[in-house]
Amino acid sequence: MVTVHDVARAAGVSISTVSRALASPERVAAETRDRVTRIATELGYRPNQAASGLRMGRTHAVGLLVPDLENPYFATVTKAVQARARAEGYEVFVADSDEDPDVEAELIGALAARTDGLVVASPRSGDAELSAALVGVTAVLANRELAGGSGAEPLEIPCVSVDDADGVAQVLGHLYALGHRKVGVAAGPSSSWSGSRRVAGLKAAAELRDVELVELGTFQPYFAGGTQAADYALASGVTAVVAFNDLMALGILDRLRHRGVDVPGEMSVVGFDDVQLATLVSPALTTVHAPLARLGRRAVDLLLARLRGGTSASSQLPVELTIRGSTGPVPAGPAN
Amino acid sequence: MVTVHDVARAAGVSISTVSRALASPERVAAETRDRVTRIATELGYRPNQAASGLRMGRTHAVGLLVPDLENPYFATVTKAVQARARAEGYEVFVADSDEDPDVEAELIGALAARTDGLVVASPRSGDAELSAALVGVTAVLANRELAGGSGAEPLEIPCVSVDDADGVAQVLGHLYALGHRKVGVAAGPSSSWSGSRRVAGLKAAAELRDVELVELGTFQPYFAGGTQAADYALASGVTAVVAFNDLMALGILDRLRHRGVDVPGEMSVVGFDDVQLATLVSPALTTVHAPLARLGRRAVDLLLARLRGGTSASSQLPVELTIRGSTGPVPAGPAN
DNA sequence: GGGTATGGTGCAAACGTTTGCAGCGTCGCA
DNA sequence: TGCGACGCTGCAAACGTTTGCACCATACCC
Repeated sequence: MVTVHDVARAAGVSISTVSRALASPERVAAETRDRVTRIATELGYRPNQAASGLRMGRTHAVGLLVPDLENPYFATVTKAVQARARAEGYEVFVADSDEDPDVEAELIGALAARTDGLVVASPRSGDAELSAALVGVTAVLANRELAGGSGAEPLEIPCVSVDDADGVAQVLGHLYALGHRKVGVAAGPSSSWSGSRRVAGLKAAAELRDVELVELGTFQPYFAGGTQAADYALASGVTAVVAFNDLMALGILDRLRHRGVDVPGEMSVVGFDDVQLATLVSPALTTVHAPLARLGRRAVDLLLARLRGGTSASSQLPVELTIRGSTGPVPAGPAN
Repeated sequence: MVTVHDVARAAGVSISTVSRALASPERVAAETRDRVTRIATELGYRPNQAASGLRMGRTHAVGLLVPDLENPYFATVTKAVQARARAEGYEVFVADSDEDPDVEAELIGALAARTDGLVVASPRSGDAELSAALVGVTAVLANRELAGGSGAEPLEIPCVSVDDADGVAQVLGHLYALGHRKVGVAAGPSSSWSGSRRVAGLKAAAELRDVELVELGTFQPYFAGGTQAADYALASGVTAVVAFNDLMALGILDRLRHRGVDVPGEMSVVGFDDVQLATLVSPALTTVHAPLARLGRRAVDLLLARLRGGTSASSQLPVELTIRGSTGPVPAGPAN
């Protein structure tokens, strides 16, 4: 490994000069600077990040914790976080908790020890555990609000999320306009903060419109959860079903097709998030478009603002209902 | 930030003892050890990884470079790499080159400076650039072979890949058995090493079987590339088309449906990789199952073996043709 | 020409950890 | 009782970098 000492010796200067020539070029004579930089590249000098991090107290690395990298939702968020962080001169540690709350706390600790700050996306832990794990780490949450800490420290953690309430309100309005008066909701796991918000929003919107909302149950937020939910929907006599997210909605579509139910002729299906996949199936999925890349970028921006000493407030991103082929007018006869 | 000094003071011992109590418990008296560990957790002590990394010369972090995190192929690989590395006590820096060879080289440098080693998945750079970027870094390649370095150093870089030749041979055998004698191939970008291997393998297999192979062209390895390729396929009079990967195959399926072509009635379509998505479309995609999670784990194993001073050889993982609904017997009449 | 800015460079300390070496006390054995 | 051994602990150096401070030379002003 080639260090500043090697470069300094080769260039006939002190290590201070080498360091300055590379870090703050205006502070060293042009001739010296050129010689040093030339020799540095010749020797293939790469500053030791550990040493730099130790001295400066900052690693220029951030951590990202997601529940599941294979979920296209988080894949998009991860990609955006990585890109933005990199543009700002930060590298990104990525960790996947596999949806396990215990692993989550452990990973937060591990990441916090080697980074300047964390983006924690859609944590599955309870409030207490999450607060405990986040003590002393600068973090930004995605899709999760966390009130002030329980102990002495205030624990002010900004949160970036999408406007779930508005999204589901748009969904219900759309279905209402199509004539649907009995709508099923396939909720995500109860541990999901967004999930609770969406269900609550749906209830409020349904009450406003005088639509009967049938809670089909809570299901895994994956394709498999959707296949399960579809049968509940058929049994309940609803004419439309709103899924917690797109993956579930796709599972519902698949199961309905297998059971010979026409979408949207006999049943309308709506998702949430608008992952790329939603456009690739047929019929294409009507869903709420959530700006996931923006979500990731915003999270990084908030985090870096904090790291740079600034303060940063939570923010909520607007959503937009995207109508595709999976929703249509309520069937003429009774649904079942 | 709480350091060993704080713990030492609180426990009434020296920092050496604190360090030893936590790192090598058998070297310190039981009573002292318990007191130290208790106080350490009480104070919320977290060893500074930068300092440790500096002293030990090891960061216990590895880097993973992929062309596109949103590609489900790499999402699966990333998840597996992350899980395996974590199980072995390593954290993972993830970087996304966005398919850009120049960015790739830059990212390799950035990651190498802060990690013990790299997994570089499906690099898009040319051999020369890649070799240059990898000088002095311990790395493992996925889906890419790289011969000995050009300069003085041998640059022995192990590679883990799937058995592309066997995969496409199985595909061609399958199509042959179904009666197909004129098969189109929608190749990936020419910069793709796997892509070249697959095309070469197809050619060899086609020659063996006396099947006419029509090269439809090279396309982007995404859904959009597939929609483009589908029209070429229809124009060429083939009865089956083999895509570079599943994403392209899905694009082909979609385009064929829009053009009213029945699959597999009028055209058979085969993919490669077997991403989860391949089972979610209808008809489900016949494809070559590549053990992506194993690929990721294997890559980490090879890398860690090197880091631990051992040596590690390239390895090739077996594949298996998975027949689903998108392939069928050749149509009775002429294809066009 | 003497004094003072000023730009360029070097010295040395510090970041927090690990670890070789040495010291100290205790115990066992003769 | 004396001596060696051993278990436990502390001291201090080292990892590679950054940076405040000091130093030197040159240039400039009066």
